[in-house]
Amino acid sequence: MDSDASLVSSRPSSPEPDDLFLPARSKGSGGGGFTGGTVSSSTPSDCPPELSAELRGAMGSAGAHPGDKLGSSGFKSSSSSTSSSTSSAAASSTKKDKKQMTEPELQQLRLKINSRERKRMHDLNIAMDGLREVMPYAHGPSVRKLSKIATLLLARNYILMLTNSLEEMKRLDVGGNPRPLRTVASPPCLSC
DNA sequence: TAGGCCATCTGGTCCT
DNA sequence: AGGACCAGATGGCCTA
Repeated sequence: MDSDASLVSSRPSSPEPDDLFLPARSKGSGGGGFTGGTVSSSTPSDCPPELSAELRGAMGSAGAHPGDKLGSSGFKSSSSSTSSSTSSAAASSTKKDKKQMTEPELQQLRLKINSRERKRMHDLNIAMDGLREVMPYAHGPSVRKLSKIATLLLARNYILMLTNSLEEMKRLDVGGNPRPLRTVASPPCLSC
């Protein structure tokens, strides 16, 4: 899959983060501009804040998923009926064998699992945002945020660069006479 | 319109 | 047994 390089600066953003991670392989990157498109992690369904709430809601009314746009496609719809009493039943049903579970019970279980997975992915996105924050590239409202793959690649190259710098400093320091750090500034060879 | 990126769903597998 | 992790599939949004 193309990914790999294209990936890289999917369109970093403004300045030239490109240089930062255009390292070795980087073919040419897309370059480009973007607009506010933003890929905000929070999507429609957004149950992020309180998944529990969503979960509860889901549990409460099996089927009806407020924000689950995909819900419709994901689940064979069905839902429809599912009385409220299913909640408690579903709770305990999770311990049953799936084969023995009733339709609504299975639905409840599915909702629960989906919710967990969603939360997991949201947490992952939060971590990704945290990584973006410390990455050396222009952040800003008018700047499109780095894609996930670009963030990871940039992070990798950044770490490599810092590592090289550190080694360089150590090397120069070994001689005994400490030198001003500025002399160490090695060209960011993120490609290596 | 095609391609890229993303969120979500889902089933399987591994771990506690 | 239940939860975490993973990868494939699907569909939406956005940009060139």
